[in-house]
Amino acid sequence: MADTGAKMVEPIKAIPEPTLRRLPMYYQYLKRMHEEKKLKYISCTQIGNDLRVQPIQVRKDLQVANAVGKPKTGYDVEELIGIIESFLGWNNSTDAYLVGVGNLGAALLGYEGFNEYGLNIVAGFDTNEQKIGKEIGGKKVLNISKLADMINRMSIKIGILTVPASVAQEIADVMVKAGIHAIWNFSHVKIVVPPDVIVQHENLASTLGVLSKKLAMALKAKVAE
Amino acid sequence: MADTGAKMVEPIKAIPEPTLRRLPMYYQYLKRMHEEKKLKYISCTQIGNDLRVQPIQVRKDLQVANAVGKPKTGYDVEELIGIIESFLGWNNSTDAYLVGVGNLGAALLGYEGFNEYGLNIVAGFDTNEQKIGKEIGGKKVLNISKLADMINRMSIKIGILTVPASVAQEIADVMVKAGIHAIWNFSHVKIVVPPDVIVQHENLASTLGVLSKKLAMALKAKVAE
DNA sequence: TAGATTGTTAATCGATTAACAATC
DNA sequence: TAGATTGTTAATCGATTAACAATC
Repeated sequence: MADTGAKMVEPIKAIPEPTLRRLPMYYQYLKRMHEEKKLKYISCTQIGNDLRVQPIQVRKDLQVANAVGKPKTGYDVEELIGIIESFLGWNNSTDAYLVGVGNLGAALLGYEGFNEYGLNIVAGFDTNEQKIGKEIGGKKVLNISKLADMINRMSIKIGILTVPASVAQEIADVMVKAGIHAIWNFSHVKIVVPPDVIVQHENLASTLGVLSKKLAMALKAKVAE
Repeated sequence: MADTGAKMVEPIKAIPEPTLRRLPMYYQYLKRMHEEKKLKYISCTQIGNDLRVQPIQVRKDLQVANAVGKPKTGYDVEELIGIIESFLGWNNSTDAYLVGVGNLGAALLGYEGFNEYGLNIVAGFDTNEQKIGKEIGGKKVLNISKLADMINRMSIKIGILTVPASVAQEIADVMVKAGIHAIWNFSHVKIVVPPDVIVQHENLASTLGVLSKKLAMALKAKVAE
């Protein structure tokens, strides 16, 4: 097709979610290889071997992220890091509020590593008077009554939900009404939101389910021996 | 085939991992429905509607877990809970040690909810003298030098790895050598273990990758409007 | 009985893997 | 150049969904 000079609209090809879940793994790995080994180029074979992923799958995934490699030499590590970073939108950080400063909430609030993934948790919110006003990892814990107003005023994009199941929907509703764009839901209930709000559900019990079943089968097999 | 009277060995049909990841969701949901609504029977349609899963998929998943329903009435909620529980091996709890009592490690150690999923974290281990001897949620934090001996002596089945990437493999090696059966790996590196040891990798960055990309695309679409 | 729901078999869809061409 | 590695197109595999039969 001849270039008509008109601005081409990128065809919106769906990005496979498994790919989206693997890219962060590559990213973490590449950063380590870059910092520790000062590696300049890397091949899909090596990435695949180290991360136990089929090399061809690595190549496909990187292709999705718009990476371009050189035959015979592989991919430029530094460039690749940058490409994944900008593909996932991790090159500039997004502000988030966390609601529910319990065990898990406090851990996430205090975790410094999220900055690496473009996530900046600005503050925590809770109902517990004991916690309000305190700081965790330099992040203030505020009264939940201020949540809606502050999401709105600070144009917060991401809400992290670490509250008990019983109030998850209620808090989600407040977030949505205040204009949040995405919710990272650590509660054990499926929350209902309008279609334009992104919800990503994180449930440790799911992984634990896989682990438990595999373990149960392995132990059973051992007994049967 | 006629029943020969010989003990039938169940055919080892592979269980789809997506199913294994959804079963805990159903489990959590059913328990809520049972406790709060005192519901006696439930249909796949209702489960599917509430959890945003195709009803037919719910039925398939429950079938994998060996659940049997009654046409027209659905599944007996209490029975179903029990079936999923025993299918995942959550009816009797498995002891686990947690290594690395940082932010996340401490949160997991202090989290009471795991008992519901057949996981009993017995103790934590760390190298930090400040932490050793302390208790978190009633669980002792012990010196990591005792890890191998205690895994062995107490026949601990599951190791939870919440250590920095730099030492993850090293600790995993200790666990494996001491006879651990499964490792729940929260570190950011892929650890290498013998084929008979089960490893389940939990990486928040993966979910965050999906969330970030979806958010980036949504915001881009909004700007393009 | 009629109809809702489960159970089962078949069709579809999408992700992974394989095969091969292009290229440095 | 030869060969290793990327890039691309095709085949396979497995999970999801659809269609329909069975049953309470």
